[in-house]
Amino acid sequence: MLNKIKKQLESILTQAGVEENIVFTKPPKLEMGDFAFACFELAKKEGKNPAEVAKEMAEKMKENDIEIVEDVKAFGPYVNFFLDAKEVAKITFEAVDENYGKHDIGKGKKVLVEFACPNPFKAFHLGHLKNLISGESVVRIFENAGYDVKRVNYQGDVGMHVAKALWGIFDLIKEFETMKEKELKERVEFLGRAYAHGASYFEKDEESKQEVIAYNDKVYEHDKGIEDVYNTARQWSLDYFAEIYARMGSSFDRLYFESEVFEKGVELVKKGQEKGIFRESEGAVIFPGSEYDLHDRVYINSKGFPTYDAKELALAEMHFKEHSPDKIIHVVGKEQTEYFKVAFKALEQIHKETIGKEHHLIGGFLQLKGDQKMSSRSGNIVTGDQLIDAVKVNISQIMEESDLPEDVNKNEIIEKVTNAALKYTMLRADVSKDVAFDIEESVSVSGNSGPYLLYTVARINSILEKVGNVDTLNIYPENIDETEKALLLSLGEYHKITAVAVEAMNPSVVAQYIFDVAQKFQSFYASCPVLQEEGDTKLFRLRLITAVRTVMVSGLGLLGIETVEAM
RNA sequence: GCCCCGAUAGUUCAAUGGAUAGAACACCAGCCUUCUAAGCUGGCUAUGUAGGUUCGAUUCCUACUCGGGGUACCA
Repeated sequence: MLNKIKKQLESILTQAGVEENIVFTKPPKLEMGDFAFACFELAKKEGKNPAEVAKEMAEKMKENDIEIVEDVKAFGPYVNFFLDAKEVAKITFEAVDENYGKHDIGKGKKVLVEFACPNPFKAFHLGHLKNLISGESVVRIFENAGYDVKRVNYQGDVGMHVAKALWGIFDLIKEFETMKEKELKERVEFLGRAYAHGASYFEKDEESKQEVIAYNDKVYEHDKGIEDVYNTARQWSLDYFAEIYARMGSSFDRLYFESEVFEKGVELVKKGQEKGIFRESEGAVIFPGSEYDLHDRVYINSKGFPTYDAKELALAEMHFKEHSPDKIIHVVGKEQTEYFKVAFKALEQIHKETIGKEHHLIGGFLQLKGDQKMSSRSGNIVTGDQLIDAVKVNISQIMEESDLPEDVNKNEIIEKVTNAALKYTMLRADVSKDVAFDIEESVSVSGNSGPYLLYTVARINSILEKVGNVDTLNIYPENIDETEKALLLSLGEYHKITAVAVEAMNPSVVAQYIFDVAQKFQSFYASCPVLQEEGDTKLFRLRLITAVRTVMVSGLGLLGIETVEAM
């Protein structure tokens, strides 16, 4: 609800004697008015029946002289306001400019958003894809609110998974050599196979297991014998990740690697051990999380190598040293929830200044439905890039029938629609909840989907392109349609929505809102012709749909979704 | 075992403790000589179980059932 409208409604209530806690809600049905005020608290204070209070209030407010309010009616315990569509239009159009929806809540504050975080030598799996998409949107939502945002990515290029992959590569070393001539895609596929090979022998064969562990030691010790293979394979992975980031429209300001923090991690834990923060236990060094109502975790293993936990401490230190952030948001899967609680607690013990600044934004799992799901045990994982390709195939099939202007680049449109389908599916649900992804449904011809949103914008584009530049300022027709008023009122919510999204760190708030606007536009489109109209009505509608486009393009932008001219 | 999270139409998602629990997909019935039918209009179907707090509970509390995750040298 726009501030200007809110102020006017508030003034009516104040005149009627309401002093505090003025909150407006939306009535469930169109015919029940545009905004509602609940009388529960007021009734409680006066010791009366809420419905009676609402009735009295409505009577009292009937005689208001405020232009925007056409009527006031009581419905049960609610006082409902009916607004004048023309006044709503004036205020809304005035509000919707290129800065509409932007905030300066975060002015002067710096935020680090850590996302994607795939592990070199391993596949970019579905969870990484979801976190990449969520993280990108969180970044944009914070930037939109005035924060100085740094995008960071933390990647595990040392550790047991690397050792397993190395074991696999050396076991298949001849094939590895031939791979050097092949396409990136094939090289990465090979790495995936090598990892699966190593991981499976690690499980089933004791001798191989010891060899894997030896590789782990070699990585930590910068052993010359593995250096070339390690560096080559690592780079293949990074090139492959970079390709995915570019394709999904993401980029990073800083890539962090476990290899650059592990030594410092050991140092920090040892220093902390002297202060009694960490302690020796069964040959390892642990942080006694159980003393903080959490669980104990190993920070340095009995071989003297740091675990993921110890590296996190050094990483945090680098984050603060390099960026002095006010807030760090780790967009990471929910399986690490308990881990992060302990990690932040341990970090607080050695760096008090980090208290309250570290956040784990829990990412729900991405699950493919039914038989699309494949077992990770068999090595038959659906990877992130495979999923993108699968969706693209579906979109291409649908696009085959569309008549596009000759001058457009069809492949570019297909890529954008594919992106929209994927991103919207992952962002429309609460970021922390699991998302069941259906390749078919996500690109369905109808419904709550990314393509539907792009289609809505394409329809607006098509109309506006036909009329060219027209001056539509300050023109209001005598009659404003119900669907037009509903659209106007929806547009008025955007400013609030973008603020709520930052507060909640949740892109789904924006996604759901954009869908609501699109739906209202489609209703309007079906009942209100624009180009066939004449005079004030036509000009008014042109201005209305221009405003709809502004808000939709902006909102989709916050989701990391680009629009298309036509589709 | 212990800890954390979740459970809403056949399916995928909504709902600051408040009005008749909203959408979308699927299914059924309509709508293109008119701005892109990837659309619109209407219909059908839901709060895991048992208690409690409250004027009022999908929402808060307790127990249970089911599912997911974590739980010492993986990340």
